[in-house]
Amino acid sequence: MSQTNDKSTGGSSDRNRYKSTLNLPATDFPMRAKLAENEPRTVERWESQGLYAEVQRDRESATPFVFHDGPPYANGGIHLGHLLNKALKDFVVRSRLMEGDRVAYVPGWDCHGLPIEHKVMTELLKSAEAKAIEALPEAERRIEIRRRCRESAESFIELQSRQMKRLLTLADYDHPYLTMDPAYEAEVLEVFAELVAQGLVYRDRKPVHWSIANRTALAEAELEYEDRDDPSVFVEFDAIDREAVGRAFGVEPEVTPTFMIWTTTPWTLPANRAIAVGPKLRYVLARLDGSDTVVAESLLEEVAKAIGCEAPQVLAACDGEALVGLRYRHPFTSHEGPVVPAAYVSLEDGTGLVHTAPGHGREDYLTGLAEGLEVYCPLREDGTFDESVPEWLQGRNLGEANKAVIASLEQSGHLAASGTIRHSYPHDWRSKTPVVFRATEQWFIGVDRPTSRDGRSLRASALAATETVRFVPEWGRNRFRGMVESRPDWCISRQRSWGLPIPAFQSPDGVTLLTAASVRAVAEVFRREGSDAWFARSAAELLAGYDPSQDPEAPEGLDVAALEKLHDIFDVWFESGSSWNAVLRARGIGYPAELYLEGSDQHRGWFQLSMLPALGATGESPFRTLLTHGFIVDRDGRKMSKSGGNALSVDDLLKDFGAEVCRWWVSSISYDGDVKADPELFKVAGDSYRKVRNTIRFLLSNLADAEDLRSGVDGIEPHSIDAWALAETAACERRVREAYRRYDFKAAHLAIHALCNETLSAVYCVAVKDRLYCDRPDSLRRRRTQRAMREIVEVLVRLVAPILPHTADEALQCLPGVAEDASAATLTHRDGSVSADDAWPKAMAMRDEALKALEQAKAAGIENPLEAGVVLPDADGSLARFSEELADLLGVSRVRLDASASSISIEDLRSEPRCERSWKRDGTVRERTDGGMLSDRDAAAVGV
RNA sequence: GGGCUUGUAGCUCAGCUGGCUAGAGCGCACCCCUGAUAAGGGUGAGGUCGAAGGUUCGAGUCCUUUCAGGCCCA
Repeated sequence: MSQTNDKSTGGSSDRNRYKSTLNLPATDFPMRAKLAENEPRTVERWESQGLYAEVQRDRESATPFVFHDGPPYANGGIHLGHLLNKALKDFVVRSRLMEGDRVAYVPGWDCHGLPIEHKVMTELLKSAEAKAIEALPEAERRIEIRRRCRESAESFIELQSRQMKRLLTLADYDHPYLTMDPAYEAEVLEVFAELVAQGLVYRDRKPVHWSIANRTALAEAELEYEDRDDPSVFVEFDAIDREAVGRAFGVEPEVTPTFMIWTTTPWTLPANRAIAVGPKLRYVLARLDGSDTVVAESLLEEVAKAIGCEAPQVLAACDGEALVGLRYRHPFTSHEGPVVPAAYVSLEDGTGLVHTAPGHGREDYLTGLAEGLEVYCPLREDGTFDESVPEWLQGRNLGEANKAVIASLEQSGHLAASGTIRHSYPHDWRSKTPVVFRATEQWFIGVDRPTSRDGRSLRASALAATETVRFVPEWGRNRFRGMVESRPDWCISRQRSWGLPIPAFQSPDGVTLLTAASVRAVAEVFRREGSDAWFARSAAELLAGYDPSQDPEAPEGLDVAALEKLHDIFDVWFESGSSWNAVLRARGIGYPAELYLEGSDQHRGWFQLSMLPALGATGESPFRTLLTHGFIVDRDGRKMSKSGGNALSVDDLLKDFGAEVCRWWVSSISYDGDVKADPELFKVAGDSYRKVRNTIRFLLSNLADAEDLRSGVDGIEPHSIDAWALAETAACERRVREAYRRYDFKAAHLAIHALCNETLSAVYCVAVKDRLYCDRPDSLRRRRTQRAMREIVEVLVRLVAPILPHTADEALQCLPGVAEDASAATLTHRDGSVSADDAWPKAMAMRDEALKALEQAKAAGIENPLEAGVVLPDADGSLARFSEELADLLGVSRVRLDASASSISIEDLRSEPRCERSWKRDGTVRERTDGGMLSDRDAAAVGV
């Protein structure tokens, strides 16, 4: 660097002699966003302005767009998945608001359930109060536990609420819906009452997923699959009738044959009630290791290998059908069971004969139902065996039972082989302990029972609805359908404290009271007092509003005074699955919702479990569109988890990048599949955000002296570069609005970025710099550009606002004539357009060519485009109309059109004088009265 | 193990019903500007379209298999 560049004798000060006469950019919109620092102030401003309420008031009479927010669980802080989900929701809400719709965004939380209760109990057990609480009477103890659970939920709701606001989401945080609120609980019971009225609710003894650690039934959604080692045993069951087996195979056995089964849960053998075979499968009677045994033909080799028999000898074969009805003797109980047919028996593994315990498996249960087998479950809720099993098993837990059973089988000679197998097995998501199937008395919603409304089952209605609902992405339809087709009846009861009680009563003689009217009576009590009333009040008090004589469904001779309360609570999914009623209908927002938007795990979760109650209670799907997004994975595509050590913290991201960059990132990704997240990717989003920001800044900075620009864009000539930029902006606007409408935020993001980066920053802004800086401030040409820029920034602010609401507000507030506390959320799109000349694409193509030619001219020493002139071929004369704009468009000193030229040529202007003010060599530069070398335009601008 | 799903330049993505030497932006390299300056502009180099078979005159685009992921389930 020269030491003398600031001396008045040096060339560089002459260079700046006219700088003070230029109209240089000026704006309060800073280049550096300082998002992490400034966003919280925006959040506070929105809050103190009551922005959400204001917008709602504004749109009171507008077309409603019914959006419904699914409730996250009130446990822990938010993670990247929440950020993704909430940002997408906010894009929807804000882009619909920009279209002029009325859009409510009522955030909600799922408050009840095992995870909270589990955590509260764990903490309690560590504290000194545990004993005191344990000593309380049952009802009081439950109320105390529930009080603590409520406090825990409240604290997390507060935390998450604060975090979600920090993401710049515009929602009704002053009036969220909480599944533990009395009014919400009452509305859940209203839904339940309607399902009862439709005849869909029943109580039955059925095997359900059972958590021994937490002593409760679990929903599918409360399971996690983990690898686990289990025993793998081959067991022989002795046939009772040697000859009957012989007849089935058409031979005369020398010894009594056995049936070979395989299981990984030896502890379920005491509950064995049958052996299932595939009626269409082929079975053989084979000599294996000294005994004659029945196994599936195609599995013989494998079984022989497993039990260490080198040369199995096939004696005869038959179809499974022929085996049905044969009987066997249980190896260590007095039970004798039948061979039964079952369609699900496969030849994938095992022996082709399936040990069937209706009390311990869903398929076993169904087989039992078809074959009239006993639903026998000797396992108590604590995971130990009851008195009905052989003495050596009584009181044992599962691990002990496995060992004891294997030892017993070995001793009695029924164990053909035993080993260990590693397989994936369901675990309780809270305690991380393996779950078992255990038959218990539970409440169910039957998916195949006919409704009293129209005789259709929930499954049939749901499948029909699946065809009419819109799925984004479309493949969600298949996935959803498959899940509806295969789902079992919904077990809605849980045996815990922290939840909404199922309002069922029982008389001393075992008759159950649960009718639509009785449920509604309790609902009114809950509405007034909350569901603690279930524990605080007597059955008679809870049913004070219930008159059995007015209830045709009431059991005969019911004595309300003698009733006792039952103690099950609802599956939390039933509560969140009733939100369409408790929120959308109860608050008058509208029903059904236009859109539900959650992670794709909710196809089986909230989506399905909202649809089923809604179809049961109203006959209508609660949503018209289902949008799902994928899950966050790390840079290598691996699942992101705290335990995996690859999780990114939302707080860190907000601190390092700000919410807007995070939102800009969300808008850039393909949300339908896995979403890769990595600090590097947020950096990329940050760069791209800065490009948009600086483009907006440049536009704003040239409007400083244009406060009274009110003429809009009327009359802007089609051949002006301004018309071109306006038309490009309008085209972008159409694309972006259309993309928002399709929830294709990525397309919106790309189009916005392309407009800022390519159309504006690289072409338009560069081209108009000269006139903005050097023209007389009030020249028509300069004012025209300012009018265009004002319009463009107005459009741009509206386009980015759904994704970048903070930046949009900042920009808006820096526009001349706009209030300091304005919010883009109150704006709507404007209509209007400017038409540009049809030949613009040709001019732009010519520009690309000219830039390449200029690059090549560097070899001849022309390094700065202002040292060059360009001759453009223009055979058809179509470029002539742009002659005023071409030099600025190419960034050169001047352009000449030549009808006879066939290619672009570059003129070296270095020997010509250069205007000291604009640095152009436009051919009019000469010495002026002030002694400066100026072009005509610049001389006029400075008045010499 | 089953259902659904993803895999195109270093990164994020376009590539409709199969048809010119596979496109864009970012990043990168080189250059310009220093009057958008912790900014701005230009040019350019990058790809066996996860892999292997197959159908076809022709496949990133259709079929089969396979590898590596993701969600849900057994």
